[in-house]
Amino acid sequence: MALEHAILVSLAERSGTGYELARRFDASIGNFWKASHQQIYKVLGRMEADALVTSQTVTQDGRPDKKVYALTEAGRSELARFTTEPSAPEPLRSSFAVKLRALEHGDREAILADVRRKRAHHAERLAYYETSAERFYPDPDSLDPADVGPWLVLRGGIIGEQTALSWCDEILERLEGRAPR
Amino acid sequence: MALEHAILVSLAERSGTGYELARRFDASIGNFWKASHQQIYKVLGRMEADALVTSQTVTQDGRPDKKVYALTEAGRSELARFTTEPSAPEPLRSSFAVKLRALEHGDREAILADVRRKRAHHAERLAYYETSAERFYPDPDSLDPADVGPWLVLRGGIIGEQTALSWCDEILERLEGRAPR
DNA sequence: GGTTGCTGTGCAACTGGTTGCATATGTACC
DNA sequence: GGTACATATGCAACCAGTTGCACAGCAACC
Repeated sequence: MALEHAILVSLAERSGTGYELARRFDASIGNFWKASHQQIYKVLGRMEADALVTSQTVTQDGRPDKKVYALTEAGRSELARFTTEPSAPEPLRSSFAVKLRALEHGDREAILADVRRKRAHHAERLAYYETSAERFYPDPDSLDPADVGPWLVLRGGIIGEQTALSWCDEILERLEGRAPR
Repeated sequence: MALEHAILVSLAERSGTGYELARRFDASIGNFWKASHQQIYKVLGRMEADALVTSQTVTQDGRPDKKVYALTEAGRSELARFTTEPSAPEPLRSSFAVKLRALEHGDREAILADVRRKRAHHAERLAYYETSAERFYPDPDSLDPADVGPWLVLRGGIIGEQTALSWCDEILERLEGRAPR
């Protein structure tokens, strides 16, 4: 039932089709909640049956028809209700940490390569987040109230990626016996 | 198939029963991989069928019989093989971030309460990790080689919790318009 | 005498999410 | 002419993990 809430938030910000939602889940929303298009269509179907959203079919020429989804009143109040419930502590699952812990039982070089790969990945994410921050929120001290939530989430992404990067550096320093970069 | 590898790591460090594994997953291993005892028993059964582990039944008096699991050679080499495969980027899922993003569509006070709850949670985890670090690895500059992996994982936990804490503080500062604490 | 909690193993039903496949049309590139 | 990619929606089979329940004995506390 968790993707449901992510979709509610996304549709509260702007109505859209399943396809558009899938793209948002590859970008902004996807920074903290991943979902495949199959899963999105499935959940949208259920949400429509539950009257949380309504759809309107739009015929297009040159392109397939599309169904634009929008929140209903019930959807809006479900979203509001969701914000009042205490969030369960996220069960963290890191197969990278499992692998790192297995350092003495596995292939040290392969693990090091994985750390470097992970480092590059986080550096890329960080750059992406920082670019987004500059582009969409150039002046964080005077944000539009509607942007405060999204901005704080982006901030979380930025400091999270910085930390992941530092962790990788710490690991490399320890295992390669030198300061990285 | 992911819990499987976490169990392999845990059994590589020390043989044990399903019950013991469940407790380890509440503590050390559980810092980065959560699992219920039901799930552990289920996977252990499959792993035994796949010959990755063997079990030996030990009768006890005053207590129920137990089955002590140990890695087989196949289990050891599967663990080694696992370390050579590149880890998939962890699909991050944060319902807290979803909620925060919904700030303008939900109950601001309830969300703030949630941030404070989350802050307290991370403060507790951080204290726990720091205590563990001091107790088990008082001298990180001269670690037993077998401890390097676990220590680096613990370091990741520590800086991750510090970051989560800072994020909560940043949110509170922004939303309450004052310095937290 | 009754409740709670620890040790210990496990099944059954369910849910959320993944993987693979299917279909249809237009545009851009080689 | 063929390949690849974007738009657009969806089904079916599968898998991992959750929730709820069951059984069984001992120890500690009130």
